Amino acid sequence: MIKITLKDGSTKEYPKGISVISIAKDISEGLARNVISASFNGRTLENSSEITENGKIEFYTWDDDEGKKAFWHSSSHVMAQAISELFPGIKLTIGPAITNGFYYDIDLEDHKISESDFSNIENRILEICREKHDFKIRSSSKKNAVEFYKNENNPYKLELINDLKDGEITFCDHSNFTDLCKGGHIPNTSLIKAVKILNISGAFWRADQNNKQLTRVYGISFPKQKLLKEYLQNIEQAKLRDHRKIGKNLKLFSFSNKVGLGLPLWLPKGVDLRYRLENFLRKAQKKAGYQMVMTPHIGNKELYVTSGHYDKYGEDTFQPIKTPKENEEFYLKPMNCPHHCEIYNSQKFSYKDLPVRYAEFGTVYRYEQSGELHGLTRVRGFTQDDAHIFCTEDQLDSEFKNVIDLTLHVFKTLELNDFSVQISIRDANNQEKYIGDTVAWEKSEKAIIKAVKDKKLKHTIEEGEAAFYGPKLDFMVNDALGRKWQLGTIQVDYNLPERFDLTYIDNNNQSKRPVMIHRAPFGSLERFIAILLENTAGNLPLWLTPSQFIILPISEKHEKYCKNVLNLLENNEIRGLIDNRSETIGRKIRDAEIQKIPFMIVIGEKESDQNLISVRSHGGHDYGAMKVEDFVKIIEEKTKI
RNA sequence: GCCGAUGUAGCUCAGCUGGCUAGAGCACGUGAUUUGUAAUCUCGGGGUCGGGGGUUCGAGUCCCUUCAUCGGCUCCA
Repeated sequence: MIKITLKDGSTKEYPKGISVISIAKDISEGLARNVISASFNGRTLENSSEITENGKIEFYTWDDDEGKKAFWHSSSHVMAQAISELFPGIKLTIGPAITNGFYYDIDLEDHKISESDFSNIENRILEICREKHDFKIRSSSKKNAVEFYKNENNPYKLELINDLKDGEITFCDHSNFTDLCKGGHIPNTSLIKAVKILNISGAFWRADQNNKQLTRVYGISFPKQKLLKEYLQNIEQAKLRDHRKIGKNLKLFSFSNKVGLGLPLWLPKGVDLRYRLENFLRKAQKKAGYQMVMTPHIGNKELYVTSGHYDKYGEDTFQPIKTPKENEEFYLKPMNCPHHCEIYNSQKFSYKDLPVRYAEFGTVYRYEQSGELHGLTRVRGFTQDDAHIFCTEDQLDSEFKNVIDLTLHVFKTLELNDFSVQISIRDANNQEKYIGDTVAWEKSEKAIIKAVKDKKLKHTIEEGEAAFYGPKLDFMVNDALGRKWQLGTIQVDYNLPERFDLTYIDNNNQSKRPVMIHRAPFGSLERFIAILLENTAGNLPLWLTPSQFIILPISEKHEKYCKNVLNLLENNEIRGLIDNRSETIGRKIRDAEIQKIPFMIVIGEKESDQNLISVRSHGGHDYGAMKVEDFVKIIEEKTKI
């Protein structure tokens, strides 16, 4: 007999060799009906897997992430089979489950797949699914595995096998299809009731641009047709929140090919929004002891040689700007830190002056490949809410935590509650990517991890994602379609102070190096506004929105009274406008709704006679008639930040 | 940059297998209307169909090329 511990901590005894599904059946019929995979002592298992030792079991259904993973991973096998049948001679590589669905990377050789093939692939997949083939996992010796893929003439699988140890290699069979696979499947293909091929794209073998480009086919599948329909509808809904669409409709920003790719043009309403965000942060930063600085958009080549940017990005950036006679070389600034280091160097600091905190809304320019550009979220020219803190090593911990607090304050005020925190450290195997010595890196990484742990922030650690000069702490937020974007960022840097020979005099009259913190709570105004628009569907917080109200006169007769109301509100620093067109009130309301203006003030005979205003909010809530003072109170209450 | 899709008026889109002077709604301009909680009516201007080249008696439609846009190129059997 073996002892099995369940999720709730209780234990049960079963005969050695009992299958996962039998245990599920023993617990309840309902569980047995819904379980699609399981894990045992952290290892992924299938329903048919037999258990031979004591341990902890966890069952997964479609409602668990792990269950979905097994479902989608299994689906990718079926898709691979369908595509192999329709396009003979192709070579399969990898096909994992992803956050939403699955993909398979395929070397298509001479074949080409395009959208017109999607329905054929889908139909074949569904056919296979209906045939109810069991997924069967079996071990294989390394020798046999190698032989199998030598016969198949598949160098990709051979490369994968090469990285695996003999004894841990398994295959998965279903129908007449075999794939190298570590397991985690649903019992059989018939559970898959709905499938959709979503798109195809190029993807490099092992994510390396120097390798051959494969064709990646993305798909998603569901145990019910209805779920697929809902999924597709959700995507359609999410597309309505696309910041590019909202930005255009609300006249916030635009792009022009004549100006250049990835170079946003800010329209008056967008600038209004930006200034409000900037001023909000200016105020918070002033309170936190920052001083504003300003630096030019270009810098001498020497500046970037010193900082290391030239070595790292010199070749792969905008080409230098040269003076006609002296032949001096300037670069558009990719970051503000070198300039800020030189501001620090413009005077001598005592330990009593530290920390010094320089902030700037600094516009920077970076070359991004044309295919990487994306609305306001990835551009070639953008403004960082940048600041650099120069402090002593003793001050590092508390300074870092203060920056975390400031960033959290920004996110909270803007109602971005759904974010994740990511610590990005070096890739220890690829040291050439970074500048500075190991000791400095280790110190920086430790400082960040300690601060995050002390602050009890739930976080992930990503190896190899650090900046070239130091590790960082990033605040990530999803866009409407669930793509992750880095917004706020905090970085610890021992390297630039060294390179720029930054010093301060300590209390023993000794020259010492300060530590530097780079930080930007928004990250960039562009990306932040983009994500804010997608998260709010364009319904910005009242304190931020360009127009807080619009006055809608019933007829021209009330023009004078409307102007009085406008003046009164403006005197209370509430901003808005009057819709003076000779349109019906229904029309004016509709247009105000489309412009997402938070409050509509309807004024007709009734209101002007009684010295009142009728208030309606965006979305149709009727506040009824009230005095202007009462409306002012409502707005003041709602704009407290 | 690479893979796939798309590109018709400021916006959203129609235009079948190539065949009259390229259409609609919204937006814009004009005139009328002065309106009570999500679209008042009238008339009008606006497009060398992304650019270039080709096939054809004839191209928005077919082919080539180029530019731009969208999705992806991070998720490791």
